[in-house]
Amino acid sequence: MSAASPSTARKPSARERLLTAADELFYAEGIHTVGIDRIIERAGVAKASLYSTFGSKDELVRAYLEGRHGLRRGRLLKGLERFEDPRERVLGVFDVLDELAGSPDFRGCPFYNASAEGVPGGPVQEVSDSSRAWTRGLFVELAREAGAKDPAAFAAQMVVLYDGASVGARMDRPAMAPKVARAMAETLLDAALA
Amino acid sequence: MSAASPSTARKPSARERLLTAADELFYAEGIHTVGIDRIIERAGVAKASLYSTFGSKDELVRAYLEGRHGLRRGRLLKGLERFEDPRERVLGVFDVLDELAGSPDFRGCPFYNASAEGVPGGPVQEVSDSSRAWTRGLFVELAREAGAKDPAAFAAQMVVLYDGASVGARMDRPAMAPKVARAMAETLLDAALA
DNA sequence: TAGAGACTAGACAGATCTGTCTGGTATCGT
DNA sequence: ACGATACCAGACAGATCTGTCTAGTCTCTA
Repeated sequence: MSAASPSTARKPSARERLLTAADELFYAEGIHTVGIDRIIERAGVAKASLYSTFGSKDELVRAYLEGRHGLRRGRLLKGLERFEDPRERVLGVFDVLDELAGSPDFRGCPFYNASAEGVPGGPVQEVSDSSRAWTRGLFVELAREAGAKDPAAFAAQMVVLYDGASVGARMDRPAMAPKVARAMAETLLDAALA
Repeated sequence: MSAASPSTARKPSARERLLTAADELFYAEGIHTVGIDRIIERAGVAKASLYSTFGSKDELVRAYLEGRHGLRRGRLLKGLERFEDPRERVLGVFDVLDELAGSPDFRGCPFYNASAEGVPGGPVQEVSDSSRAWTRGLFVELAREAGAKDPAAFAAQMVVLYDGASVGARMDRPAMAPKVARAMAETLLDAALA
């Protein structure tokens, strides 16, 4: 609440600039292919600042993924606000994904992508697991509100659809998969209420 | 099993040994993380042989992916032979995936994994695209035989399920996603016939 | 038996990557 | 004014990676 620097545009901190640069490059090109030097160059930050802030590339990767998790959570919750009807809120998840996948920068799920690059274990799997658990939990809640007979089972179905739509949107352009998934979700929701 | 067949006990060629070593290592750990030296060591092959046979790591990667494509095609066609009923043959795709995903070595779709590691374009995308096209075509054919009203549309749904099941099986162990996908396919198949 | 082709072992070059370290500059609270 | 903090610029070390090259071994065949 304090501060309120209206006219003077504060320059983002080195940490913030590093995170946005890492986010753009890691997501667009992958983690292994993007070196530290590319990141600090884009961020306009000294290498020493990166290492005094994050300690290692691995920790920068963790921060990148945690940022992506927060982004996704925020985008979904905000995107679902516009829907009132519980049924529409379930399907709305695929609407949000569809909007996102329409962007030419869309490259699929950052957690799966990161996971595909390395051996299991480590920070990547931690953040990835927690992000998946959150998504599943969201679907369970939406399923309950929509009156599904077995919310957990229905949520498991929606997770499969969500993953499949995300993969399809990355691999086949233009991305039709999210719309297909939405239609499937509609059919399955009918079946889950009966 | 006796030593009585020396003529058939031929040692695999350098190319074959390289391909099996590359297949195991690339699939298990990813392409960037596995260096040439690891591959030639496991294959028991000289580095010069690798480069005289394949020319570059990129071409070895292409050969690895083409091998995976052939493997998958063969596994699916063979796995579907046991089913007679057209409906069972559609669902059988998910049975085959379920069996595969039960193995502890399962690490998801090799094409998506490879694609997640690099920038678009290049051999990876080529093989990946053709493999996805083949899968889609298989589903179209199965859908037609099963009597779907719109085989292409139904196949698009099945591809979403297949991708989603594959991702889920890689990210959440033990892998429940293929069974979930099979159940969803059953419901959707009913809807696609009506 | 001689030679061609397939293969092995490993040194080497050149690039690139992560991470460290030195040293200098700007800003801010007190 | 002054010290603390945050930051910048870039050299450097050490590891690792792809790809090349030399030189020698084995096997089959004409």
